[in-house]
Amino acid sequence: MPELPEVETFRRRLRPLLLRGRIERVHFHPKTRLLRASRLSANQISRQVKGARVREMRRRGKYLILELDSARELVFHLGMTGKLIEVAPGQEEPHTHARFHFKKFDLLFIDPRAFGRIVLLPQGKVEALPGLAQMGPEPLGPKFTAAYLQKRLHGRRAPIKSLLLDQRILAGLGNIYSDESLFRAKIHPRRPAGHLTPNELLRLRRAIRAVLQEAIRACGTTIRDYEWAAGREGSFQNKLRVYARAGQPCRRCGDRIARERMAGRSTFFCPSCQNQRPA
DNA sequence: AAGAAGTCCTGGGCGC
DNA sequence: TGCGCCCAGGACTTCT
Repeated sequence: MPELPEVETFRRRLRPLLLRGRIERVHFHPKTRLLRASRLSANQISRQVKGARVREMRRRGKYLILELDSARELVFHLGMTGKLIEVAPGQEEPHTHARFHFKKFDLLFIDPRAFGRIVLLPQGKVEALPGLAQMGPEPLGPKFTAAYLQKRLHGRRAPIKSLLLDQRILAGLGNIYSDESLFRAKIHPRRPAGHLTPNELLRLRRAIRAVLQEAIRACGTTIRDYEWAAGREGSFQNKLRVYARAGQPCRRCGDRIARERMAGRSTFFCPSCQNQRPA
């Protein structure tokens, strides 16, 4: 489940390899569903990408964007189990949906559950893509302030956990880092978002940024599928305070970590440290 | 309008 | 040992 730290780790890994490289050709698996959000067919994309050089690789929320010198941009979303891995030319891997042939290696989009997406757009049209168009600010950027949170959460009665997962409010958080951030901010995930106090909003912003920065330093969280290069796992799973720790003792107070369903997702929290009332 | 619920997808873990 | 069942969840659609 690549969230911001995992996607950023892919970017940092791949950018030096891809920059100024030439995509000699592209091959999509005939049955891939990853192009479902694309208006272009596999053949059209292959023709338009062939021969282009990579000018830049950037990240927005959970999206990766390859800027090509042919005035086009290749947009990747990794979904739940997607990964971008470079392998020796021609090397086969299960669940490969797309293969980008570079001179010395192939870049594979591997995705067992096929929730990922690939879209090719003209330069400058990326920001109009549904999902990207309405996306909230980068949590590590300057626009993400407590005042911004206050404004966006005002009047909202949904649990804060649900709204942290909403990419229109904040870009890049998923289930793991939402739960970890709420724990560090000592906020109960079911608290109505609009009822958070100014002090809590300050703590939440601080916690989100700290958790994401730490997770990026750890190259992300490997629970099952995620690897940022062949055989290379993240290490943030060793630092998780609540996620996937139901029934285990809270590292801070020793109480048992609880698990409840919220917004259709498993939500982990410490019933003692994360109070239902403002604090 | 906001919020909840349904949908897609497949491998892994579990109970029997 | 093997089968069926449930679960994981990001983003989109549909409903109330």
